[in-house]
Amino acid sequence: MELEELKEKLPNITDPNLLAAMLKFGTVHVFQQDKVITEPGQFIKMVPVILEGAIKIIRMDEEGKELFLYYLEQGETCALSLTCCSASRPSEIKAVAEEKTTLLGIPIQKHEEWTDQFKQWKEFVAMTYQSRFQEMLVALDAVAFKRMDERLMRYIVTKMKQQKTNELHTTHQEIANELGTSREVISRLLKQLEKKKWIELGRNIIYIRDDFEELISN
Amino acid sequence: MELEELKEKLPNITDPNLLAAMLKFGTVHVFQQDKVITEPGQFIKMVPVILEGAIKIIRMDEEGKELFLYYLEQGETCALSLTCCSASRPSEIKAVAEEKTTLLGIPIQKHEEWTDQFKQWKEFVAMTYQSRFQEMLVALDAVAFKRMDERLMRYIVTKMKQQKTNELHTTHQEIANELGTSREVISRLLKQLEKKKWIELGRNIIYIRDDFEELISN
DNA sequence: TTTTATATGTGACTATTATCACTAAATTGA
DNA sequence: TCAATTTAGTGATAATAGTCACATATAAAA
Repeated sequence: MELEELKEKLPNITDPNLLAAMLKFGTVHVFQQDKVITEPGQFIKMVPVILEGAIKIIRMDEEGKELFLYYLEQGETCALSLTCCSASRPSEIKAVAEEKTTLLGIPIQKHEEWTDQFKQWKEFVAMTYQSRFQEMLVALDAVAFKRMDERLMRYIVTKMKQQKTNELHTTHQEIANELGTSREVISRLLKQLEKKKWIELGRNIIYIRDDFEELISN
Repeated sequence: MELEELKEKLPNITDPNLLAAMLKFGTVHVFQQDKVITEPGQFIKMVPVILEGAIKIIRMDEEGKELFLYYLEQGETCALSLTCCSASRPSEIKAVAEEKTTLLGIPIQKHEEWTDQFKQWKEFVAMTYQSRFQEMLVALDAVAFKRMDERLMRYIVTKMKQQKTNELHTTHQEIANELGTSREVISRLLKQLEKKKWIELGRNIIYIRDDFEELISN
C-alpha cells in the first residue's frame, strides 16, 4: 500500500511519520462480506484500523443469542480490541464484515509505543474510546428503555445510513438475530411498518420509503 | 491531604512525582451518602479519583427512568468523565454517592498532560477504560439477555459485595428504580426469593441468607 | 398515643414479547 | 419443470413484565 492511499483512507491522520509507521508495521487484511473476523474467546493480536468497508460488532450470550452493538467504519478502530489486547484477554464480542472490508492490523505493541510517540495516535485512541462509549450507551438505551418496534425502526435507519441505500437486502431472521429476538416478532413488526406505508416488503429485501428516515431522525 | 495518606488510598500509584502532582493540582471533595454528584446535561470539569467510599453510576432515559450501570470504588475513576471532559460534552450519566465519599478532582487539562508525562497515569487511564468497558458489557448483558429475577439476584449480590454486608438497607422502590422497573415487580420477585429461603424481608431491609451468594457466584 | 407518612403485599388486568404450529410464497437446483 | 429449500405471514397461546387499585404494616412525628 502506498502512503498516498493510506492518507486518503485516514483523513484524520496527517502526521507523515505516523502514517509511515503504520505502513511499516501494519499488515493489510481483506475480509469478504459476512466473514467472521473475531468471535468471543478468540485472542486478538492486532488493533484493526478500517481502511475500507465496515465491520459490525455483536455481543453474544452463553446460548448464542446475539445483539448488534455498532458499526466500525472507515478510519475507525475497535475500543474493545484496544482494551482486550492490552489486558491480553480474549475477545468479548463477535466482529463480522458487513461488506467487503480492508483493514490495517496494528501490532498491539506498536499501539502502546505510538501513544507516547505520536500525538495523533493518542488522539485517535482517545476519540475511539469516546465514540465507542457513546455507542455502547446507545445500544444500552435501546435494550433498556425502548420497545422492539422502535428498536427495529432505528435498526433499519442505522443500516440504511451505513449502506447508503434505501433498499436493505436482508432476511427477517437476520434482523431478528441482531436485535436478539425471534423471526416472527420481526415479521409482524415489519408488516405493521408496511401498513403504515413507511416501508415495502419483498423476499430478502426491504424498501424504505422516503418519509421514513425523516420520521425517525426527530 | 498528606502524601502518605494519598499513597495509602491509591496503592496502584507509586510514582512519587505523580502523587505529588495529584496532591498539588487535585482538589479534595467530600460527598455525603445519596448526594447527587453529576446529572445528565451537567458539564464535568474534573476527572474524579475515588479516595474513599463509592459512587454509583446510573444511566437515565428522557422520561427519567433509570438503570444502574456500575460502582466506582476506591482507587477508580470514571471513564465517561474522561471522554466527556475531553470532548467538553455534558455528562451522559448520573453519579450518586453510594456512601460518604471522598474524591480527588483532577483538572481535565492535567489529565491530558499526565498521560504524556507519567507512565502510571497512562496505565491508570488505560485500566479504567478497560474495566469500565467490561462493566458496560455486564450491564448490557443483563438488560439484553436476562430476566428480571436474575437481574434482581445479581443486583443484590453486587450491592452486598460493595457494602460488605449481608443486610441491605434499602426499599423495594429504590431497587426498582435502579433496575428500571416498577416497585410491584420487585416486591413480588423478592417475595419469591424469600419463599425459596434465600433472603428474609423486613421494612427497609433485606437479610441475605448465607447460601444465597454461593448460589449466584456459579 | 394518635396521626401521618412511608413501605410493602397482592389481586386483577393489560401490554409486550416469545413460542408453537402451520400455511403460503418465492427461489433454487436437479 | 418440478421437487426441495428458504423465506415470510399469521393465528393461537404462553411467559414475562408493567399498571392500577387497594389493603395492610411499620415507622416517624406530632
